[in-house]
Amino acid sequence: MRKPISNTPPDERSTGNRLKISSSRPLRGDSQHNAATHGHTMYQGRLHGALAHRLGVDILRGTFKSGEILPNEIESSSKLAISRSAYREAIRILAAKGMVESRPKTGTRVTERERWNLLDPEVLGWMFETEPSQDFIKALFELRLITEPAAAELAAIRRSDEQVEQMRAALEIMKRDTLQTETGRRADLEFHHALIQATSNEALASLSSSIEAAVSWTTRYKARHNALTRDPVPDHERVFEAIERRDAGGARWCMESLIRMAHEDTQKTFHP
Amino acid sequence: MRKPISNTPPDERSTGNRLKISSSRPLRGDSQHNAATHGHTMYQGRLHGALAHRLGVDILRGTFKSGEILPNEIESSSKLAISRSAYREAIRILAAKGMVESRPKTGTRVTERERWNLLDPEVLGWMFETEPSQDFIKALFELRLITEPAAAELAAIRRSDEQVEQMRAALEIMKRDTLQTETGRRADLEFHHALIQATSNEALASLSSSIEAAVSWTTRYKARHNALTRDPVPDHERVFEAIERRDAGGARWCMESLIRMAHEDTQKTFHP
DNA sequence: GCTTTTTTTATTGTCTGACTAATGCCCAGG
DNA sequence: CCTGGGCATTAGTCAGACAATAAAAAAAGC
Repeated sequence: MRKPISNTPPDERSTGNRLKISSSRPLRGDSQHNAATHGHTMYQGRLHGALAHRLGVDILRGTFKSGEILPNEIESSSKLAISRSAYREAIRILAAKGMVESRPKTGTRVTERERWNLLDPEVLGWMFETEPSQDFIKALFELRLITEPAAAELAAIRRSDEQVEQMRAALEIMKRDTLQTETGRRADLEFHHALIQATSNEALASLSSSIEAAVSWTTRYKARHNALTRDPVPDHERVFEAIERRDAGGARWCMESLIRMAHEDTQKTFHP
Repeated sequence: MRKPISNTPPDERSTGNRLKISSSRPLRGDSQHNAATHGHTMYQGRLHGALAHRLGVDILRGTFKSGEILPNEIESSSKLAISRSAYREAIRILAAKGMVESRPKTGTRVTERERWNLLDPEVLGWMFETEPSQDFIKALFELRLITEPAAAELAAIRRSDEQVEQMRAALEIMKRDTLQTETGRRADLEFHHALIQATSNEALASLSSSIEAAVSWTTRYKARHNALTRDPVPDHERVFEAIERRDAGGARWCMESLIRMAHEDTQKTFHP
């Protein structure tokens, strides 16, 4: 059993600053009735990771605004009932993603949004935890519309036969299971992963895999809330066939249309 | 003065594992003669940041290979003569960038290269610390060739008058100071920054600013080692003029040619 | 002999409380 | 008005302990 931690110090008056963490669910799962709390997935893992997650979401959501200074380490960690070490490690994670900046005397301040690594896979994941702004979704799909058709084009030119087979297999599973199921969504990711590998460009791959992963969150969301989306398989099939016959222009065009469709569906879901 | 830290424990035999950190320069600057060690810029800053930097470079360089397990925290930190906390914070930074993964009992292992956030600005910076592979440079410029012309196109359509003025001012400074000087390079970055802002797409902006920053390292490198590069100002001017007259197609085309030129120069510098 | 369960053990994870160092701010002196 | 030196505040580093986790090894069951 864990040693009982030093309780909240008696001098509640110290500063009037209330710690404004959004979710008041405890970081650690030591409450007795730990049944899954409805929709929200309880973060399972290390303490520093859980806290980074929570703070990250709060920053993205605007609960902590850019330029704002977080309460100091002692106060924050004791209010959260965790050690300074765990708190600091969480802050290091956020800092590594460009979201906060710490200096002695000044404290830890939230940086300007411009400096956040919005395309970091984890940040992107946090972004879709709460419904992201329509502007951001638009920006993201605009970026996909720039990179993915180009990627499809490169894939059509550089693909290996093995990669074609991987894509074919993934597509087969998608056809059978649809995106309503977990295996179907995994197959979707595998399809795109094989495509990305076929570009032989690891910078492009790094970018695409971040975005794909984030977008797949929206897919899961769509599957839950809106059964009326188009069947994505035909679109994928057209892309696949173009790549199989090494038709660069066709692959580009089909991918472009695939993304436009996905964007439409996503918009309908988030902002009907 | 800092308290003298516990020296290397006498039992040197403990495990045969030698800690293979590339640069044997000490992490902290407490050696008496702290004169700038020739080319390499001594990392100035927090201990955890310095260590993350060093380990990051070592991983990218291949000194630690994917799948390899780092020596445990106790051993590592004591060999480096730093505390476990500082060491752990460094590891958290690397983990946040997807480069390592820690689990109890197993230890901390370097993840597969596919999972590294290669487009993280810091990682990109570490990448250019040692001469990156020609493949990677090719990939990076290929990505630029996909995104930046599209960005220029969007900028031409969406730019505000104020942004045009910012670009004009930056260009003026570039014309006067060239990329040989620090102010000239800063102006170059400002030019691209204003352009990116003009796209009104924060996802694209996040990507571009990472890449721009990395590429500007190569610019500095080029300025030092190879005076024979083309004058970049005319290229920039053409892009600017196209954006000023809201000529989307022209902006795209001029940006494309600008990047091709930059790529040629870079290749000549790194792999003559 | 093979599978399943329990125990061991190595390693990261967390906690505590102290000290160090950087740096913004105020105030005295020019 | 500016300037430089203390002072106070905060992150940074340190040390050593114990807890939790998961892999590996041992024991139990079939």
